[in-house]
Amino acid sequence: MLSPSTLQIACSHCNLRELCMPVDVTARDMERLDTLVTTRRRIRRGAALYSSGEKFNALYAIRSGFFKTRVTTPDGREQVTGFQMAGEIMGLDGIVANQHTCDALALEDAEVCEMPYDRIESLSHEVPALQTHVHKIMSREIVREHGVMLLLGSMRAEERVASFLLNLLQRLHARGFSEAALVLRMTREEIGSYLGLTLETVSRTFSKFAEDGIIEVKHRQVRILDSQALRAIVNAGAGR
Amino acid sequence: MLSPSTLQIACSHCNLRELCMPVDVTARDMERLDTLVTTRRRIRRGAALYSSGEKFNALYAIRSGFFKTRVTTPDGREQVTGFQMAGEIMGLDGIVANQHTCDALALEDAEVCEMPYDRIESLSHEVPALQTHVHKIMSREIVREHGVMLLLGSMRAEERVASFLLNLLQRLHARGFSEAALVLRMTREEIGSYLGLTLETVSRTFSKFAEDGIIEVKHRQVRILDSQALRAIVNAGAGR
DNA sequence: CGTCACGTTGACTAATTTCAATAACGGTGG
DNA sequence: CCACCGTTATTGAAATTAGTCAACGTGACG
Repeated sequence: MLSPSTLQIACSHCNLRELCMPVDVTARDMERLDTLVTTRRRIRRGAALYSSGEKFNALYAIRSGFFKTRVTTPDGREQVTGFQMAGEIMGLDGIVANQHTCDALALEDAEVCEMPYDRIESLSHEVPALQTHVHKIMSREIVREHGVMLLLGSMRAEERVASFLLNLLQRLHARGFSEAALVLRMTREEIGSYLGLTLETVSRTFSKFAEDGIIEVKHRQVRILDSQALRAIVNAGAGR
Repeated sequence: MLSPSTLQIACSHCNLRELCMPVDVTARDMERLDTLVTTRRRIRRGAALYSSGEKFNALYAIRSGFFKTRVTTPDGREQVTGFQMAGEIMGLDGIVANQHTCDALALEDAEVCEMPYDRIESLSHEVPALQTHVHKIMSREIVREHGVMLLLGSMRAEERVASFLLNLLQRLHARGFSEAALVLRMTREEIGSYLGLTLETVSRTFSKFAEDGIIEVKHRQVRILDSQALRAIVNAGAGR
């Protein structure tokens, strides 16, 4: 029988299960998967879940909260590589060289499920569905990054910002939030770094969208008045 | 005993082995890994190894030749996501949804080793070193893309071009080619797409580097006169 | 030896960054 | 509870970078 604390972190009882875990799994395999997550970790707003250079030990599934990942160079260049929310997996960058190559920072108080990598490897061996799932998660991240490259390489500022908003909305909606409003967890500067723009350009673009009646912006509260217009902005720029 | 044709495509006898395959493998496991590659495929210059939308079946290891990968959107936007050379693995994007999400096009006549994905999955199950290796390959691709995001999001044109040249040189050098010269296999337009610049800017930047005595450019032949200067250009721009 | 794709270069334009000033919050402590 | 301070955000004007449009070369290849 499961102890209360084990039960508390059992994936089989987690409402985020469909986001993190393979779906078509026998009861017996699910029981095994429940041993994947050894600990929950709380991360305070502003703190790092892991940092570049640290030894890689585990992957993390976000239980609650919001993160950014960023790469930095020795000479001080910096790039936000993504914003992560509940159900998403972090730490994949560390596998190749057994050490992390980016920082994961909590943008609000957060909780993550720690999955030791050696355990993932051995369990994958026993549970083929997990092996497939890990491959899919990594492949999904590669495809996501292709999308970011497309954004950074071929879109102008308005297209990038519209694309960014639509992406956040879509992911929040998949988690049961409204499609018509969102609260930004990050600063204009962080958005700018992610989008390859300055914070001023991000701010100006928000203002322009607001003037055009597409969104309403009050600090970090954004209300979407015309999501179709956002889509049109993204698509309009095709052919550069 | 191995037949001539099997032997011909055996990884154990391939001089690119260290690039594609796990290194610390028993003789017995190596024998198994030799069954991974079922076919060699020749791809003509300009032809696609796979295209976006096609069913995903296999990963490919480049045996010879040079590829580009690109993503395209329905509305005609396009972004080159990478240039691949001997020993590198292509097709990882297809795993997540069982279909390819980008095009892989040969920039010169090429030969690839086809590794059916279902075979990779079942063999990974038997040979842990292969499982680890697949994870590392995917993680490496994620880290590579972080680097591209840094380039696209934070570098100016000269920094991007310098960074591009250094990256190519380093990878070619790892394959036994000179550090002081290279032949570009792609057009200025393809370089521009990859770097988020127009072909004119790429051309002008090459010309400027040549004027400054950093490189010599004759069509697609590039000679590196001062690689330290290239490194300096990349590092100089830190702090945007 | 002509044609076509590729590459270079110039002049001009547009987009974004930079610099600067001001405003609005949010958290903290009196 | 309110005032203050530092951080975050907005906005304007000038500067800069890269893009666009256009003309011209040049090579490779049939």
